Amino acid sequence: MTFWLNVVLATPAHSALAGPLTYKSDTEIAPGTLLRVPLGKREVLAVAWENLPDSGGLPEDKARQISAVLEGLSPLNTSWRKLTSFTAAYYQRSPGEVALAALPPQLRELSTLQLARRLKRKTADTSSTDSSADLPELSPQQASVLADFQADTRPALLFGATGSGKTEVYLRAAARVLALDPDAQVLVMVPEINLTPQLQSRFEARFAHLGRERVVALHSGLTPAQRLKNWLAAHSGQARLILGTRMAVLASMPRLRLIVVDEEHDPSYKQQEGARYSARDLAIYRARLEAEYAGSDQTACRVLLGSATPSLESWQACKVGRYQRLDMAERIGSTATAAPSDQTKANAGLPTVRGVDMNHQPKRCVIAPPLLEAIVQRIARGEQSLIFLNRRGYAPVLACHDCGWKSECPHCSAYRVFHKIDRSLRCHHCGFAERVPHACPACGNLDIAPVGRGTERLEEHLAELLAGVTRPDGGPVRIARIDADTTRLKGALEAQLAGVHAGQVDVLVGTQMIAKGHDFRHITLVAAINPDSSLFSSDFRASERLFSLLMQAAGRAGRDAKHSAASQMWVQTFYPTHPLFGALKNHDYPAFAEQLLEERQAASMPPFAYSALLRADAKTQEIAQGFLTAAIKAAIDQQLPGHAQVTAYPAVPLTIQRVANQERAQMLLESDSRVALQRFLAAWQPLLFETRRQAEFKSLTRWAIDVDPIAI
DNA sequence: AGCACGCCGACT
DNA sequence: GTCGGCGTGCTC
Repeated sequence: MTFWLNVVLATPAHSALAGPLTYKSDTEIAPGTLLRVPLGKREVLAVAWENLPDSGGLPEDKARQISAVLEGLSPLNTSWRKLTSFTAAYYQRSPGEVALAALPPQLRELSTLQLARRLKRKTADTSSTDSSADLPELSPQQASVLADFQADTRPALLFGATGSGKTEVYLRAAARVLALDPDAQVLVMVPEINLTPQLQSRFEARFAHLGRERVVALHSGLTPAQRLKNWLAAHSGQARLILGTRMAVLASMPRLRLIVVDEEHDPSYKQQEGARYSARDLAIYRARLEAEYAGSDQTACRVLLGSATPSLESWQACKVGRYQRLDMAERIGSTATAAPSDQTKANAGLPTVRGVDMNHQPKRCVIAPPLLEAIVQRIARGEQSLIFLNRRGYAPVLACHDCGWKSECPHCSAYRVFHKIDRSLRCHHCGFAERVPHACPACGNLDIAPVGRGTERLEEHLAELLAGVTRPDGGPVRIARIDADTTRLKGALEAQLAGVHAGQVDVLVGTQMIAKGHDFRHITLVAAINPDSSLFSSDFRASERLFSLLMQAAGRAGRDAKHSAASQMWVQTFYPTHPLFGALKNHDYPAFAEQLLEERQAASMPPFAYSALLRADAKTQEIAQGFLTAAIKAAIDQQLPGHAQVTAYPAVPLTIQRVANQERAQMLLESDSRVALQRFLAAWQPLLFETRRQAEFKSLTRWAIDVDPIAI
């Protein structure tokens, strides 16, 4: 007897291979079963998608027999397949591409025999019943937030400042779900796992009583073997709590009952390659699916988003009642949420924000005298300061004062950054690096000098400024720098952070890497040296990102209660009257969000409109833009469904126009209707392939659709 | 995407 | 005489 089935595999979304492919089998195969199937000369991993009554129109002799079933793995369930199909359709990719990308890569290489061996390695289950290890007491606010969360069914947004105790709420919500149902699973997502080792150990410690291998991590930093092992633990249901980055939202978790998305506004939840999905948005969708397919005796799957500076999308969803808003208001010192008499209490633990008007400071000064004075005071008191500059290297440009030569990258439309430490000029976009020339390559002049400053130079500058200053114990000031350059080696970040925690550093200089997540106990001063560049960016989301970055940076200061009263956040700016800084001073996210939402609504921009980008890379800007223009022209000529409700803007070069000798261009599409935009994109896809095949666009390097882009 | 086949330039 | 350049075409 022959059984027919459709399978999905890692085929690109073009030609005849876009959709599911038809195979036959001697035995009946349940949808979701993992298979190996022949494709041309090779044998590839595939997922059984649906059973067919016959060959489905395919000439019977063209269909081939499946090679093998991956024994010992239960089929991927319906909600996972639905999630995969939805993701593929929404982000304009093939289902197979999404499905296979969501599976651990090692599954593709392993033979069925190797896998069977791997599955046999059962881990001893040593769960104990003692779960009552001394839990921290909940604040009344945490308790009431938890009660409100449990009383609702909508996705919830936990809005609370750094240090207001959000993590404890996550832990309790997770603990409750896990206690209620002995098979329930919880997914906790974080933006970047290596930035939050503290969070991981906290979860592991709290749920240690569940037994070994019950808390697993899923992120790209794992070795292929670990990733397979942890994925299998999630898929089999053995893992009860999965802590992961965006990729984890697509993992197989058959009994998922709660999804936590920490720092839900963080841009790293948006995948930037392949299927460009938003893990936060998919979390919302997945929870709905899980509840739908859980059956009637199951409690539904909930989502808990958390942030001190929520995305405008989530904030707006709360305003219209789609999401439940949970406030940890006590630390949010906005006048809107706290009466003036509560102000002191409301701002407890949050630093005082001090703006420095750089127009009234000595010309060309890097660190304003009052800020320097404040840093010196901290040193005298034995406290730590954190100086934040979002630019690594010594200087962003090297220039010749004689002929005007600048350290341009030969492959990109960007300057190469001067790194003094190894005397190199490095392009941060394509990686091209050279030794610094001794003289100007253009005119031979020896007078070539760095322009502007990065963290390396700031560190050096601070060392000069603080050379005469001594610590309370009489020793010299200790300055450290943390950025992508100092943490390249594995374990370097952890080691450096440990040094800061141990009090071996007085002044810490770094990029946004240190603004996120770390819980520094003894820092009482945080300073942003030069945040102005984001204020007037062409990307309308730049100010939103700056605000959240500054709020997060501010959250680094004064987390230790005994210092919190005196802690400060300093911001140097040439635009002290910019409303962003006003809101920052009051730690008033709601006011800032309100103002942005008004602007967005007036201009019909997200979250009041839906957008997509068509991106193209080619040897020349003409070809890249030409492709975009030809593609949209074809769509309008053919009156594609939805086109009347979609606005297409002219093709433009990206801000950094050329990277690694590729000219980059994009075209923005916008619509008031998500459905119309979706219909249009789906119909457009084949036209895009057709346009690509035209002789003049043969040399196009690549193109991609980005639905709901986060940067424009 | 892989992996063939296929038809033109410098080498063991 | 072959090794190998990447253009074109196919894979249930």
